[in-house]
Amino acid sequence: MAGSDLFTGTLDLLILKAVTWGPRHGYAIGRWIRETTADVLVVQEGALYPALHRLERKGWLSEDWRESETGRQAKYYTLTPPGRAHLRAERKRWERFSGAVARALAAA
Amino acid sequence: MAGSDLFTGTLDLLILKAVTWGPRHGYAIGRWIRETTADVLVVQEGALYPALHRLERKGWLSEDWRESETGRQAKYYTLTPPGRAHLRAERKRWERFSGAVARALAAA
DNA sequence: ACGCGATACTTAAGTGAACTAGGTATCCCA
DNA sequence: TGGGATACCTAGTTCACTTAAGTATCGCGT
Repeated sequence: MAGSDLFTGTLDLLILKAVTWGPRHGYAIGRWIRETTADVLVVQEGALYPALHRLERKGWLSEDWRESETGRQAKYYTLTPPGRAHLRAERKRWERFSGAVARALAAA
Repeated sequence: MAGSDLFTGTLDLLILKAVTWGPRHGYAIGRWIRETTADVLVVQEGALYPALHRLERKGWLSEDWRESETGRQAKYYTLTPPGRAHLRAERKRWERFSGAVARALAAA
């Protein structure tokens, strides 16, 4: 992740979420994460692109080259059906986990 | 962490929190984490003990051998003043981070 | 009397995600 | 002309965590 970076394992979740409403290219995914979290989460390119390749290898994303909004070639990633199922599972995992941490921190 | 394990980097936070109200030995810290999170977070010993040594080396915990509740020798860890400051910072970091992830997941 | 599970701690070896830090290329704007 | 945004890539490193093994004591059930 980045800056004062954070908590390995959440990047996959964020990437899959970024792509739930339709294909996006890598650079736009990184921008989306930064923007929707108001700069709290800034993904380094050296983390982002390898993660995209990893998710593609696992069958959760599929790739194809298209023309971007700016008229350049860009590699678009689409969420596959297994990817969507995986997102649901990861999301549940995150909720269980963050809930547990919250309870621990709140403990008298 | 463990089981369906999770999210590297939160262990330090949980350990420091476990020790805010007074010294505890490693085994009890592990048990506290498991119990306060209702088995959601189960720390492997191979993660727990190295983490304790790490936190001690950084000056956030101090060690001393005492007799445990069961009458055995156990290494007790005490939160140092810098450790307390670090806990506050880590906690803030966690709250910023988990809040950001929550916003991203909630995004329309 | 014997073994098993809980208590209590240790560490070597391996995995893998993320960070660091470079690189390529195009486009627009000052 | 040069910098900043767009768009991608990867080799090398770091370091937390997992796996898996070990040591030792104690209480309990059978």
